[in-house]
Amino acid sequence: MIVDAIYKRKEKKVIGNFLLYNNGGVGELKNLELSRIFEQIARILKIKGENPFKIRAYEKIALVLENLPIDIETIYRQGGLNDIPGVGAGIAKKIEEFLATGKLEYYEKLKETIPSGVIELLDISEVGPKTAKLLYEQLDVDNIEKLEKAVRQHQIKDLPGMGEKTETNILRGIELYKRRKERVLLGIALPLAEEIVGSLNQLKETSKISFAGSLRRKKETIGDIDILVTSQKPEKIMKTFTSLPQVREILAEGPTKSSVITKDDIHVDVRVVEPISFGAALQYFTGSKAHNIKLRELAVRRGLKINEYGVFDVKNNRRVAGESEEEIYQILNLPFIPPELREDRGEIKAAQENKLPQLIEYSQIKGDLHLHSKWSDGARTIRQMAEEAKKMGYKYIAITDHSQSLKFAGGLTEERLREQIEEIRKLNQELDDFTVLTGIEVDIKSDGSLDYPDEILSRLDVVIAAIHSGFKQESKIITGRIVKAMQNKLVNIIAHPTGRLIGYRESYQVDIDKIMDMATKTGTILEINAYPERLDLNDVYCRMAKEKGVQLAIETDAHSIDGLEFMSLGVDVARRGWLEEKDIINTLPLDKLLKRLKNKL
DNA sequence: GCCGTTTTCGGCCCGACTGTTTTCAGTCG
Repeated sequence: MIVDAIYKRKEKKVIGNFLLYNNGGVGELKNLELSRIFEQIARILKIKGENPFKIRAYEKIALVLENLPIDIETIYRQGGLNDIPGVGAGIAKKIEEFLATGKLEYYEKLKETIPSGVIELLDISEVGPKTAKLLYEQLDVDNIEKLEKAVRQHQIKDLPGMGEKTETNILRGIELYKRRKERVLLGIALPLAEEIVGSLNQLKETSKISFAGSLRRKKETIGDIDILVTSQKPEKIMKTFTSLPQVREILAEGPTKSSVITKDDIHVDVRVVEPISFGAALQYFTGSKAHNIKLRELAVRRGLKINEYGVFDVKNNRRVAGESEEEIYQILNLPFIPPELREDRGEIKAAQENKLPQLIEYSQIKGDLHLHSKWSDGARTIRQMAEEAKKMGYKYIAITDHSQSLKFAGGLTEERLREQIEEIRKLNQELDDFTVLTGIEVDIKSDGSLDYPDEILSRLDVVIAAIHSGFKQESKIITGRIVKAMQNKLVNIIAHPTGRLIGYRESYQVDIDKIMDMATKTGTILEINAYPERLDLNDVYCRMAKEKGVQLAIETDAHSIDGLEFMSLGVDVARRGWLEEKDIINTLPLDKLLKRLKNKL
């Protein structure tokens, strides 16, 4: 079991069975909140010039908490804090204090020593902790505005270690900071990267090419696009790259690295590397940083050294691997670790024990169970959606339009729903080797009741329940609404369970731990909504679901033909959540799917 | 701060680039 892979260490005790633990708590997971605090502590300690390894310890635990697929409060109550990697006596005590009091004295005290504006200076590229401290102490710079003023008045160049050039660079850093957009959605960056890679790949001068970075790991948002190429003629590659129609501004153009800003404000880097180092460079630039650090630690213990040029024997500095990524993992006695898993979430240990999951693949998806048609707010007829889905190789779809109270979305009255059921029945008689399932996305109303009586719901193949109102209700209430829906034997799936819209709206105050426990208990399926702004459940929650034995469905929520293509994004999220074919119900053939839907626990 | 098939103390990933320096510190990925 994966929990073991992450937490169990030989000499320490094993955490109890999380599946049996029913969390009565309220509110969102404290994991993220704690993660932020430790991150801030690390930043403050950096400026204070503390022991760098102590700082790393805080950075590490921040990352671990962000990726933890289990509620930290649950772990704490079961006495398992010390089994989390990166948690020792000191941090355990701090977590405990925060969970008990909602505050951390150490952090509160620390915050008083450095103005928060000084910490923000670290967000300016070219300004690190040393510079921030210097600027604060010498020039009383305690926010970004003051920094800009100091630069423009040329107060900085006279400080020790600073110069004219430094001022120019800091100014550019400030410009970039101001212009910097939010991170880009995977659903935006991925097609763009594929376009660029496609264009460069058409050149005969290109031998190998791949994008790397968080994009290759399929993170839900990415900072910039990194592309690696091997070629005998780098100049040709770079020339083509910087003159692509997508490019708005060239930041740098050299033989090994070029950078541009695209018309939609996305930063793209292309690097040309030696063929013999392609695998090493790809591995290095794919990251994550935490994964790479773990890997190098592993290498050191074997007398090897990994860098972006290859794997080397420390004794004689001989190259032992580097042309392909597979080689690099192989030399460390590891199976290939898919990029989506490379987050230091226990994948290296799992690889060592040969317990890596057989990640779900797009080709295993047999249908899409959450689609809208013209009957409510979709753009296409049921037939059009069906024909397109069939072309994509699916065996079935479910039409799940909105229910009656969602008037602004053209929600169906009971009468209209009956008509739709009839239309689908007729359509199915004409379709060959393809089935349209009847369904609904029934609204969970503010009082927790469903938008239709059971009688009509019982006539449908797929009942998806979802929240579309009362987003701001307190945790207990909104969680209660979803729980009540799950307790209805006719509800198969909960759509977009947390309701977040990346970059626009926070998730509802839903107690996700409780939702999952209830899903396990009732056999309700949770959705991975593949819509680019949603990706809900996210990767960490997917993994949590797996831990708890909850099944999921990857669904696009498509309102048009184009929307059907989002399925691959949902698969990406599922892969990041360690999910396998058996965890996803729309990998089932039709007969088994129908059986699963009819037999709720 | 954490951590242990070399260790409960003394380690803790790796390299490039830049600018200000005459040998290196700071920043970044």
